[in-house]
Amino acid sequence: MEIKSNQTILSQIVDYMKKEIFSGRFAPGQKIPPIREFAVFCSVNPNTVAKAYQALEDENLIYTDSTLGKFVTTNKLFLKKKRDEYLEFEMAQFKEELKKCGVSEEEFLWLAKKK
Amino acid sequence: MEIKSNQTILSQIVDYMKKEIFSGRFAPGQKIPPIREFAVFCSVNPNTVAKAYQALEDENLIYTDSTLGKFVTTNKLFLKKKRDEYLEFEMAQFKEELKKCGVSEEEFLWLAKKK
DNA sequence: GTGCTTGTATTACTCGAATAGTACAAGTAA
DNA sequence: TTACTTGTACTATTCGAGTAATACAAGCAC
Repeated sequence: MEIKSNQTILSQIVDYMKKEIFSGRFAPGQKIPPIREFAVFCSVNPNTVAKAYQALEDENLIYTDSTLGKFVTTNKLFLKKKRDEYLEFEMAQFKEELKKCGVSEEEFLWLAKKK
Repeated sequence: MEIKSNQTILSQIVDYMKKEIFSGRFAPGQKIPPIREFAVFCSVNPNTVAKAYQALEDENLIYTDSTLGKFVTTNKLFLKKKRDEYLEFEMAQFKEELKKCGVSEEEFLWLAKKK
């Protein structure tokens, strides 16, 4: 997990975790790494990880089973909905950004297909 | 121009200017806003704008004609090349990010087409 | 029970991005 | 010449993200 300096560490961790969850690498019901452990993993302060986990919990992507730890929500339908929303939002936003470069719908699709 | 809090102001200004240039809203040879003026426009410190302009100059996207100000490079071919590189890089990076969500090439294209 | 793991909370501190303020150099334009 | 606009440079300061360190509560496992 690489940390970029032009984005806050917090937002990068949140984003990383979402990808882990949406991809299924962290499956529904699965325990996610304890705060302290994950902090070591990405060489970051536990407080920052705690904040990121809190943000994920606020979105109901994870829940706390104290004192066992934190787990990915078991509601697969909900997860699928969240994933769809996330992907749609990211795509719309990205498309919007490229359009600011003068990219048309056609050029966008051409770029998307290009290997 | 909206400033987001999860990215540095500097990187956002650089990105904004690139889009203005690549889209042609700031045409080749055209004078770009003076540092102080642009700082007011986006409610930011002149020093930050100066750094952003410097970054753009380091990439040869703009040049300084002291003491008239700063101008978009007149080399249209170079600009086109830079634009292509930028778009290709952004697209590749974005695709890579979505793949981390478990998005396949097919799903990616489906999302890209979706209105 | 005892010890360990977990989350949660709090305080103080660091560090770097961003700001504030100012000054200077150089060329334009009147 | 004179006033103005531009970029450039520098120092000091603020502000907030991130860190460091520690403590506590609660439940699990032995």
